[in-house]
Amino acid sequence: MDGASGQTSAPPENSFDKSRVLDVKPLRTLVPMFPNPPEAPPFVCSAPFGPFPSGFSPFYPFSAAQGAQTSYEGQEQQGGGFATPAVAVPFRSFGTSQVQNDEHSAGVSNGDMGSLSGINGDGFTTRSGKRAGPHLHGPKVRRSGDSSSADVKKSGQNSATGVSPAQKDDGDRETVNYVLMKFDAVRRKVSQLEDAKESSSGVVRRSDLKASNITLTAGIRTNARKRIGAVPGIEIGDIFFFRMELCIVGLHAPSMAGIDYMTVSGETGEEPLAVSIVSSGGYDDDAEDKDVLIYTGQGGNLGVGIISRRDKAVSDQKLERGNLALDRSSRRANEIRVIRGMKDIFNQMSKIYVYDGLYTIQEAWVEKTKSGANSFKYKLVRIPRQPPAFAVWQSVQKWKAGNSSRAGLILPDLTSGAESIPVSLVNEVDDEKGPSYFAYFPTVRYSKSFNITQPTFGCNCRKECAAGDLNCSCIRKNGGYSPYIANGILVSRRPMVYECGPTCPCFPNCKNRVSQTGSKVHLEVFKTKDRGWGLRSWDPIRAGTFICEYAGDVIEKANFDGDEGENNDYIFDSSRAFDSSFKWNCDPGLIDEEAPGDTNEEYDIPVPLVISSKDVGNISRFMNHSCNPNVFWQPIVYEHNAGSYIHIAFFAIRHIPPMTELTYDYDTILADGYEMSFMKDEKQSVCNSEAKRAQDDSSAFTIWVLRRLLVPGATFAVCVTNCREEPGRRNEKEPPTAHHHKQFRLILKPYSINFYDLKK
DNA sequence: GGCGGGTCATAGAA
DNA sequence: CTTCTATGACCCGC
Repeated sequence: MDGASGQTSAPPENSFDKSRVLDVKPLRTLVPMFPNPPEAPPFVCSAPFGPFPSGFSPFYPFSAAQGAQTSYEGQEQQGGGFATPAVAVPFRSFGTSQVQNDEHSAGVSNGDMGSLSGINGDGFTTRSGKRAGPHLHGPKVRRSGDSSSADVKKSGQNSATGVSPAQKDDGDRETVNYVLMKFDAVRRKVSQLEDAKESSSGVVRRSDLKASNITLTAGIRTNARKRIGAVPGIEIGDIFFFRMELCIVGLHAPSMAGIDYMTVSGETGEEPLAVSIVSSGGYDDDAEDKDVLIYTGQGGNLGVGIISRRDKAVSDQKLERGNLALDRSSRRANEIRVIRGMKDIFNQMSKIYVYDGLYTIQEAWVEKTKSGANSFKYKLVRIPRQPPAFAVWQSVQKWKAGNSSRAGLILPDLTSGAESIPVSLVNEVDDEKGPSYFAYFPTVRYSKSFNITQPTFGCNCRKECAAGDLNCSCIRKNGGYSPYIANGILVSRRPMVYECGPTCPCFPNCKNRVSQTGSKVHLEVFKTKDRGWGLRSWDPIRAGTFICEYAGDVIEKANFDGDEGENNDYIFDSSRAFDSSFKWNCDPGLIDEEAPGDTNEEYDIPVPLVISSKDVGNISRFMNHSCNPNVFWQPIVYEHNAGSYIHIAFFAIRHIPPMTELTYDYDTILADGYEMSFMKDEKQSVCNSEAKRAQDDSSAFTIWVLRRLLVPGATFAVCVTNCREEPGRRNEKEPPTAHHHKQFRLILKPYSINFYDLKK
């Protein structure tokens, strides 16, 4: 956020209360060890790979009510309220965020593989100081190109596509997420461009086909090598919104057919074996039991979609192709991946595909259909002890229908009707009855004096603003295109999104008001095992979906730098994110036709925006941190109350399965499973994206140190705010233990480290 | 105006 | 090259 430069007055540099840091005993001693390789080692933690048990979610950072949480009603309010005296903290902290690929719900390296090369300027040297203590955050230092992409590079990344030849054959979690993210970025862009064109009726718009064409041509795909059984990088419960998405990540190759198979050589020579099926309800498959699936063979013009083929009559299915493969598979009893197509509750026309894990065929028989033709039937039974996927969907359905009650439900709607969709409060972990008290309020509250932007003028549209209408000033401010595609999905991250506000004369249902219409998904505040309260959704969430706004009181930065920030776990601070550390948008080079560049994903907030949701807030105050998040934030501005105000809106980075914890990057340093912040108690600026690594004497963990910190004789304070056992790489069945950060908070006293001079 | 059925162009793999 | 498959967006009528 270069825009912050010089705009805030630096706090007094000498008022840093060192005792705050000093009174904590160092648990470990840093011993500098710099092998000083000619090139910086990959700035990435080598976390284990492979799928993790469902239910494990990113570890805990700084948020959410921790420690003494009392009953929902009983908690007295603490803290200094809205404006506490400023106690300036005269050092800065600087962070970078690490790719962590061991998290179930996230499992993506922010999707920026191979896309970063820049080094931040020193633009933040005039930034105001940061809080001390565990909330220490710094401007994010962008991962350098050779490091951020290390996950991909380790197997020889193709810099043009981000996918190496090896990864095209065999993927991993990062590659899968990368491919999916690229695909959807292209698809959103294609949709945006088509939305902007005159709606020529009759033209079939298939953004999915166009996007897959572009990404496949560019070589962006993975797991192209067909295989029986699990596909590396794809986890049970993963959701997809297009058949093409299944194809490009190697889960199910045919773009339309429901049965995927491959020829395998066995005792009896070569024979086809089924590797995956998609149950879409096209045939009358029985989907009652969560572990059993009766699947109908293909062909015979029996499917719902096929009967429209006028020229074809219904006929017997033949034992060939997919049917033959299923027949052979029933004898071999090989693992078959099952993808279940579900109706998308938000878009009746389309489907959501849920990867439900591995099944085997237990029975196969021939059955007469209503129309009298023979069809093949296969009974697939789910292999035991796999994480639930389809079963989760069924549970949610029952909760919604009221057929079964949500276990551990404390409150059906903690917003008391403030949101259009209720937000459940659930604790299945212990007997805590709820988070500490706060007043529910759905948006930000700006104090009267706080004038963050110049008032502007809304558009003059008479109805809904048209997607590409250059006469609409709101559309113009967004670069001539609607920032959202028709279904309300954000197309790209950008410095600022300009929405129509209450003062715009366009219809209230104008598509350019997405963040003002509230969450469309059924959210749930739940007690995590080890990270206090968290937020997740009963509904599947598509990439780019608006989730919620960060609500709370906007605090003047000067006030915030004092005690207010010190004792407040519920802070959103826009200046924490120094820049966008991941690339979510469509690479302009991928689309031929002139497309508006979405190259700039760095936010442009004129003044650091600090929002406290300690006393007043909404569900977003429960969203935990992850360095491998599935949600990002985006500033949005629109007019109301006679001014233009910035709102912080959260959007899904990728498709998020139901009941997966929602997390965003609070912007902190992570090093090998340890969440760290580095600060320097001198007023020198520290900025670099190059990293060096040090190890402590116990070799228990690795610390990455910014190269520019490594000035001989410099004094540092190192603040480790979250610790966790590094998950065993072999024993992946044991979920990583996420320790409560306060139990393990590791604050080293300002520590004299005699760093080697790396410039030699 | 929500639904279900019908229509159309079309993808990847065999 | 053709065939196979049935998707996904849209259209129409009830």
